Amino acid sequence: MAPEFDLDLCDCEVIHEDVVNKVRGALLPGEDYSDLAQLMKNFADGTRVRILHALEMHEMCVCDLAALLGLTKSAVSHQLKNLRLARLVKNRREGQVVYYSLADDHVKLIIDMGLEHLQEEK
Amino acid sequence: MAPEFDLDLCDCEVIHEDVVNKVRGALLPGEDYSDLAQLMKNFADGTRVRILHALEMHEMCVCDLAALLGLTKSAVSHQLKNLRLARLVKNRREGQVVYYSLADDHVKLIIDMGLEHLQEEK
DNA sequence: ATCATAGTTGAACAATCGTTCAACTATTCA
DNA sequence: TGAATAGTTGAACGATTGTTCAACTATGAT
Repeated sequence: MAPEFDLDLCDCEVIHEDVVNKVRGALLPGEDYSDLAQLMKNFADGTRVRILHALEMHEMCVCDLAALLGLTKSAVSHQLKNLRLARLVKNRREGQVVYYSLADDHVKLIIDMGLEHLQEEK
Repeated sequence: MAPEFDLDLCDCEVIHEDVVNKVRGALLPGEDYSDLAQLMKNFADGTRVRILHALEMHEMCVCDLAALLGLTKSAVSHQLKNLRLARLVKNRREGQVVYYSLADDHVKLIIDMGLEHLQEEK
């Protein structure tokens, strides 16, 4: 039986065929990793993490966030749109004011896990 | 007392001053958010997440990963360098072969948290 | 209706990033 | 010593991305 690997691109031989076969069977569909990476991009920007960490403490409107973080309304709004599309934040309108808050507690858990990892580096 | 906000950039008034002041006092130093974002960038790319998820199952060398994921040795090596600098993976050399494995279990926890979030979207 | 303010949006620009390519180092074997 | 293979590295290219700017919508007040 022919090997199932993409040897076209890989300019080397498989060294541990048993391990590779085993792992290959346990990998998720490629689309899952794209989705995961797309989700994680939301935590991969200083502005967005600040917004998320701020919303962890209290719901806020766009103006509050802009003033708090020293950004323009536009910049905040653009980032909130990304976060909303990833279902990381939700919003409710009250007159002219749109209040944003975290959509669920995965946000806090992921951020805390990251901060923990950073603190372990003496 | 003058307001402590960066009103230069923000083209609006603070709407909820009490909330903003409270949150402002609880925010981390700006550098912490940069570091966190820098760390999270490692999970924000399809190739790197596939590498990390594969290493979750078994340690592997560069050739194994390249063959498994259909990438060149160079591409894998570049990404492993990023992951190593972020202390997400560690390596050990055995002759010509360099074996990579996860540095700690934060990687698995963060990835699982992300996958959980994605599955909640029916 | 008119105005002021909160918020959104699309285009554009600069900066960042992933891959490729070619050249390089390191280790083993003959 | 010299060939073969595993792995690393820096430059360069194309693609992605965050912010700005200007124009826009939405709501409330006069």
